[in-house]
Amino acid sequence: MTTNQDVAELFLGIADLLDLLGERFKPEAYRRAARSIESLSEDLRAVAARDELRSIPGIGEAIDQKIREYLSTGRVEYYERLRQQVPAGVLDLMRLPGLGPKTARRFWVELQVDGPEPLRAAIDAGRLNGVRGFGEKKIAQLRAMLEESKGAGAAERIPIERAYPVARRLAAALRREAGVHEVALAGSFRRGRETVGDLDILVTSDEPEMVFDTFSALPEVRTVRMRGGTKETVVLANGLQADLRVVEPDSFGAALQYFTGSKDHNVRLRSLARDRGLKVNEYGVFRGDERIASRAEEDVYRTLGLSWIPPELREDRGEIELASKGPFPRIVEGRDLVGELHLHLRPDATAEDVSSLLGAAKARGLLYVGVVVATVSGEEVAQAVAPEVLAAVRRSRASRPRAYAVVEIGPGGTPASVLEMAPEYLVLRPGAPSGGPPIAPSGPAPVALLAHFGGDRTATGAWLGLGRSVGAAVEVGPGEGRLDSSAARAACENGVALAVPTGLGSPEEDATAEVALGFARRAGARPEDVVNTRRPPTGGNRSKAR
DNA sequence: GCCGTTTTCGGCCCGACTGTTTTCAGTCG
Repeated sequence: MTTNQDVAELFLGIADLLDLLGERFKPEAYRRAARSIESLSEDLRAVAARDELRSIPGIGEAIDQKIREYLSTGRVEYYERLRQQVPAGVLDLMRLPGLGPKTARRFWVELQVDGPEPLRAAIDAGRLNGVRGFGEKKIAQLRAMLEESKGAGAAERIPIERAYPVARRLAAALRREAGVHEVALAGSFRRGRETVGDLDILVTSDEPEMVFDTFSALPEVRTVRMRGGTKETVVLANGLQADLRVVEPDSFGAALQYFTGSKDHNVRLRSLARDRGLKVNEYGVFRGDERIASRAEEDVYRTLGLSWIPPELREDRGEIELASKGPFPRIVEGRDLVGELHLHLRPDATAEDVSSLLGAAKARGLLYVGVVVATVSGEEVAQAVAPEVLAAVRRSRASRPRAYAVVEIGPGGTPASVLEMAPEYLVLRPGAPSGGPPIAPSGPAPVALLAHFGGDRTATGAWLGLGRSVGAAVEVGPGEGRLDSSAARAACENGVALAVPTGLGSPEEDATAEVALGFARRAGARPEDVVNTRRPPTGGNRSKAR
C-alpha cells in the first residue's frame, strides 16, 4: 500500500506548490485527490490496471494521467517543474503554524525571504517593521513560532487507540460539570479513523465561559493556545491538540454534524443544500432566516433529503448518493455482536477464572466465547493449563468440534504452513450447567479465525487471500496483526468475513473493541459480514456438548 | 483540476478567531 501513500504525498506536495504560486482551486483539487487515494482500500496499480482510476472521487483526466506517469516512471514531471519554481525553504515557511501560503509568498516575493532561517534574520534585522500587515504582535508571534519549530516538527497524527483514554477522560470531566448538557467527541475520532490529528469535543451549554474555565484547568491540559467566545484550543500533556466548541443545546445536532466532518463530506452537503436554496452551518439548516433543523443530526440530513449517515462513512465516497436513495443500509453495531472468538487464556488459568470469564460474557449478552490455549508462536502450553481446563480442551477435541481453529502466526510466518499449526481452541457457552466449563462443539459457521498475522500491514492482501481460500474470518482492529478499515473493506468486498473483538478480556481491551468496531463500520461491514454476529445453529441445546 | 437527475462551462462550504485594520485579509478546521 506504500504506492498509494507515495502518490498521495506527491499530490499534497503539488498542492502546496500551487498554493505558493497563487493558484485558486487547483490546490484543493489535488488535496482532495490525495485524501481519496489515502483512504483507498486497494492498491492504485490494480485500479490503474483495470483502467478505473477515474472512478475514484476527485480524480479526473489530468490526475489520472499523472498517476499513470508515476506508476510507469516513478516520477511526475509536472511536480518536478513546479519544484524548480519555488525555493524549498518557502515550503517550510508555509508549514509553520499560523503562516499560510499567502504570507509565505509575500515573504518570498516582496522581501526575498525564502526560508525559516532567512525569516529569523529578517526579523532580527528589523526588516519586517513597518511592513503592511505586520504589527508588533504579529512579529512576536512569528518569532515564537520559529523558536518552537526548531525542536520537534509539526504534531503528527497518532493512532486512535492511543487517543482513546485521554479523550474519554476529558469527556467524562466535562460531563461532571454543572451547566453542561451534552458532551460529544466529534471529528476523526467519531468517524473512527485509524489516526487522529487532534480531538474535537463538542459541548452544549448556555455558559461557555464556565465550560472553558473548567476545561483549561483539567490536569490533561498543558497550555491554552486560543480562546474565543465559542471555541477554545488547547495542547494536551501528550502533545495532542484538542478543540473544544460550545454551542447552545438547540444547535446540538447541527453542530455535531458539522464537527464530525469529514471536510469533504461537509462540503458536499453544503453545496447540496445550496442547490436546494438552503444553507447549512454549525447552527442549523436555514431557509432564508428561518432555521428548519438543528436539534438532531437526523433532522439535518432529513431536511436535505437524505437519510442519516453513520459517522464512520462520512468521507464523500458515495455515501451521500446512497443516503439520497432511501434508508441507509444498516452496518454492524455493538449490539449485533453475540460472541467473542479470540480470547487468550493465561497458562495458569483456573476453572474459577474460566467461570468468571463466562459470567462476564453472559453479563454482556454473549452466547459463546472462543478461547485460545497457545502461545503466539503456536507452541502449545497445555501442560501449564489447570487440569480442569485442560480436561475441557481434551473433551472438546474428543467431540471433534467442527473444524474450529484459531490460527496464530509469528512475524514472518507464511500463510501456507499456518493451518497445520492450529492450536487448541474452545468455544465456551455461558450459562451452561455447573461442574466445569461447558463446551459447545457446534458453533457459528466459521471454520477458522486468522489473527496475529505479524507486523507487516502491507501483507494483509496475502492474509485476505488465505482467509478466502480456507473460509476463515479475519480479525479487524487497531494494532499490528489485525485488519485496518481499508483492508477490512477489501475483505468485505471479497467475501471474507470479519471478526470483531468485543473487549471481554480487560478494560484496556474495551478501547480496542470500540476502535475495532469503528474500523468494521468504516469498512461498511453489514452484520452478516461479521462472523461473531452469527448465532450458534444449535440454539439452546447444550446436551450435545457432553 | 474536478464536476454535473436543473450545467460539458462556471461554479467551487462556511464561520471563528487573530491581528491588522477603520472594514478586512489570512489562517484554520
